[in-house]
Amino acid sequence: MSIKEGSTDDKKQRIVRAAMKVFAKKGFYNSRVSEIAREADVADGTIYLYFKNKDDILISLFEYEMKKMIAYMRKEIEKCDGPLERLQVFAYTHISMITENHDWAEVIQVELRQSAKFMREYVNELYIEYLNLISFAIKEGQEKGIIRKDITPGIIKRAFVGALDEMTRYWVLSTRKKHRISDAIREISDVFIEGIKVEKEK
Amino acid sequence: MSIKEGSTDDKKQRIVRAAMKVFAKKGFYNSRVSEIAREADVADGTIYLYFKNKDDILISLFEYEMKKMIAYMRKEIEKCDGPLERLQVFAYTHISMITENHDWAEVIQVELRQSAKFMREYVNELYIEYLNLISFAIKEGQEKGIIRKDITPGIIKRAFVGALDEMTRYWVLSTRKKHRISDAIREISDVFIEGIKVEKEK
Amino acid sequence: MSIKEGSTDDKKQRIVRAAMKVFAKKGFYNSRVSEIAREADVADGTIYLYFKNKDDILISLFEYEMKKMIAYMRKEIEKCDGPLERLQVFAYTHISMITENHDWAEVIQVELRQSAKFMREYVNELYIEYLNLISFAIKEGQEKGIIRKDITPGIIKRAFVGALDEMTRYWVLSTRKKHRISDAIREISDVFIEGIKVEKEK
Amino acid sequence: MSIKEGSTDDKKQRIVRAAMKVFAKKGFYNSRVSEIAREADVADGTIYLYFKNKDDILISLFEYEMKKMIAYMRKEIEKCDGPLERLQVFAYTHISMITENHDWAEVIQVELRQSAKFMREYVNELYIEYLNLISFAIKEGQEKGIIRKDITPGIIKRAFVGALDEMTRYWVLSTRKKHRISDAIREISDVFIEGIKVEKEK
DNA sequence: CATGAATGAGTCTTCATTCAT
DNA sequence: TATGAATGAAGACTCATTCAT
Repeated sequence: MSIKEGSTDDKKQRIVRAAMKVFAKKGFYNSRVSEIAREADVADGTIYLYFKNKDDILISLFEYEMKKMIAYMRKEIEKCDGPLERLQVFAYTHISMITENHDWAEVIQVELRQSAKFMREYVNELYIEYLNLISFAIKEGQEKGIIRKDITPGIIKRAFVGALDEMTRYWVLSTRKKHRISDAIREISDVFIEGIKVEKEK
Repeated sequence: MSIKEGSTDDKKQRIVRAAMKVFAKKGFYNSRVSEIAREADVADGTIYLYFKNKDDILISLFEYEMKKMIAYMRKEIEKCDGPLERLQVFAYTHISMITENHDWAEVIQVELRQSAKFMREYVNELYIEYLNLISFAIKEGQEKGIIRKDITPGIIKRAFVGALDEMTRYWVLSTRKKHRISDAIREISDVFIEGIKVEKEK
Repeated sequence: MSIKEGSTDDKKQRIVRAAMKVFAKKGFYNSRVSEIAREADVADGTIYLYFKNKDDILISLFEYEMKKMIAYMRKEIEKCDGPLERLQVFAYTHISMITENHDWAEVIQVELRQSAKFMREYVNELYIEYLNLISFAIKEGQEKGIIRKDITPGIIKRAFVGALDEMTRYWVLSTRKKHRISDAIREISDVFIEGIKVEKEK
Repeated sequence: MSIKEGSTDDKKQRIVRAAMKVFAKKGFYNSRVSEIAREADVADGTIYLYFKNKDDILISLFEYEMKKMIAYMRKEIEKCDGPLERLQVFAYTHISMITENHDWAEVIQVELRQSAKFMREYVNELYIEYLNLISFAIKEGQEKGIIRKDITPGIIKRAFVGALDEMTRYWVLSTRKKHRISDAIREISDVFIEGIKVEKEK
């Protein structure tokens, strides 16, 4: 039975991975369920044994990948000492996770936005949980007197991730990359940190 | 004849505006051409006198609105004195233009991203032109010695607008607004400016 | 007023001629009324001042051209002396009229057949009148003892024209013409005449 | 599995047969795919599992029926002794195949012509193969000294079939049949044979 | 669990025809 | 008469989903 479970999970995984590939290439609305099935090497009908419908595939895909991202990010952040270092590590890890998996990058950059529409109801708690890894660091910094008290973590966490994402989006979509993504990330997190930290001389 | 011209333009406008409303509410792929027609109070077929197909409506919509945004933004920025003020004004103007027109906000936040897919080829020159209003200001600041020389305008322009947009997106999508958008914008542009300007004491 | 009449007829003619050109090129169902209008250099709506609908254009076109064909054919046949010569002249004239006007050839070869469908009711009296020019000649030949009495004019008139038309159709449609059409016509009418005439030696 | 195979073929057959019926009644362009589906007792979409599009149905229909015609005709002709008898048998068999299946008669008489348009590229090899059954007989007759040497098989094969078809067309379309079709066929093939055979007395 | 043939609701788009000017 | 912008009915085709095997 454990074998069966394993094979079942396997199949669900395979479908999710196939969906990621297909969604990334064609976009959610231009992807066909049958294409995902072919990519996953299962029959069309099989998909409906594991997912309620096409939307459900996308949502599952998000949850699956976001959980992985959160877990990995949490681990990386915990390694760091100070809050500022944490922000820096967040930026690097975020970008490396996203750029290392091109398909996931496409999906999160494009489909996540779009699907905000059909996922209206679906409160993206995982995304918030992910973002909160930033606000925790900021709050910690404020408590330790390293980060300005007049900074609102709930605002800056979004600004930070938005800045990183816009950069990644450009990097993902553009064919001729002008800037090395790692240089860009360093620069952006540097500006942010510079902008939020308490002035030493004062 | 001027009346006719007027009414013709009127009709195209009306369709664009109707499309904006419908796309904003349902998203591009969930919008029906017939819905746009009804909203614009024209027959379904009339739309195809002015647009090649559904995609063309979306593209026209972008171009039309982006041109308006660029023109207005340019005017506002030129009013300012220093580069830093320009960045601040950019932020405020950007957000006010976007939030004042909820439908446009939805479209630019969601559909623009999504359509990056089908507009792959369609190099979004207007968007770049818009972003360059930021990099001009940054370059100016660097020349005047107000902004750090090690800042790359092409990177920071994206980071800046990405930060603003992520904030707006949250604001647009969330039903219960925790933060006043103007406060958020002030804070974000403040962090950016703080992060890129030359330290006075040094 | 005569001028106006003239110009009116002119316009109707122009439309008919344009329709012939367009139908010939694209076929009836793949022709657009607007295309005919453009070709005739009139507005779309103008066509409906002269014709009830698209079908009516085709019917008018037939009647107009068939009348011309009948009149000309009658004149040519009357020039001849004997019935057998008349059949020969019919063949030559038929083919030359058709092949001289490629568009008309296309229309009569293809659209006439097709439209048998939608012209079900429309008894093609003109076509019969045209065919009867053959049966008259055959009857005349039978009366004069030149053509076999066991030949049924109503059958052979169709066989004759069918043979000629199939040949023309091939000639019209094929790009590389194997046979000179005039040679083919001579051979076909020769076989027919040989087949229907009374054996001299008996 | 043989059952499945059978039922699959069955379904494609059923659609072809339904299409023949509908095309015959309404003509290709006035037939609705949904009508064919209803007639075949399948869902609209099912048709597209077996055919690329509406045109493809027509082409498949032709190929399917022409192959049957060729096979049957070949068999019938091979039974005969002399070339002249073969021509006679061709005529009878041609007409009986066509008139026995009214729908097919309509389709081949009307749609085949019309579609010459959209099948421009589609070289009708099967039709040529069918016609060549005539020219083989003619050539054979020439070799045996029964048929005049100055006859061109490539021309007369078309003349012959054209004569037969025009007769059938009339017979198919006319409501009150003046002539028994078999009588007409006998007369036509008699005229042709008389016209092409070598004069005995000479 | 797995399949994939079958379904049929749903939509973009075309184009003959109309009618206000 | 002439125009051509506007109409809207109509239809080919797609594809998510089901269900008998």
